[in-house]
Amino acid sequence: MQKNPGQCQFVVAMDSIVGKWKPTILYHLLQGKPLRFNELRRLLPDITQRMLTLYLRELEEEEIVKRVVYPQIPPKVEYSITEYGMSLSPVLEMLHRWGVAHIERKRLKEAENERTKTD
Amino acid sequence: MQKNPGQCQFVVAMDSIVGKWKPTILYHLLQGKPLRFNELRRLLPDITQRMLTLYLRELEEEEIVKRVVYPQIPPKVEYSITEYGMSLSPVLEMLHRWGVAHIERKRLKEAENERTKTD
DNA sequence: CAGGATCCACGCTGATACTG
DNA sequence: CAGTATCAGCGTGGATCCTG
Repeated sequence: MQKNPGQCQFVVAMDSIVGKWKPTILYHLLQGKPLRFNELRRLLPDITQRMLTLYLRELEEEEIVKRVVYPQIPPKVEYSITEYGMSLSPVLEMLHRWGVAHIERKRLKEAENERTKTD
Repeated sequence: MQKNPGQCQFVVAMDSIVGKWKPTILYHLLQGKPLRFNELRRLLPDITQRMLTLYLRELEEEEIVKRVVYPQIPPKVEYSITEYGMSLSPVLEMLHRWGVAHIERKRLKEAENERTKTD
């Protein structure tokens, strides 16, 4: 993206995580159980078929997600996290923890503001 | 963003990191030294004044970055990372490390493909 | 020097309809 | 069931000009 001489490569990692629905998709797949296309749709009620497909393809291309097609009628396709994809788990968990702390901090600040305002 | 029952809060953390230039801005500020507006511009040659301002305001609002105005002519404004902002450092570093590994992995894969292709 | 204001382009995402 | 194709909207970021 930018030409930083070898430094800040968070951008690369973030490309694998960022996208309106990517984190949620990864979250569910990281539970370990392979999920069918429509199972994922049910878990992400607001995603469109199109976007789910696009994201899964992206993740598949990066070998973060594995796609297995069962040649049968009706078709069955299962998505699962790859071993390599598992390496994202601690990263996402860290982001998660920071996010939770950040929310809590904001909450405290706002409560504080309420208190001093009524003085 | 999405209504996940208390789980996956990476999204929150990512809002503090994501944005075309945010990682780079944070990277430079995390070096520790306060930087003036135009110093940052020089460090991010391709960013527009507008976007630098917008991102800095966002980061300031989240208390990740501190903005100090020296009332003088010509004006001088210094931006620095807050102590709270420092808590992002390990998170970004982890993303960076994953990114580097991811690039290396891709490189190896491509080299492998070249090799088997010419067989 | 450090911005603010305005206008504009493009890419991501969504909605909808169709298919092997 | 698991997609693909096409069209449309909107938000993020860019370009440019102006100012205390």
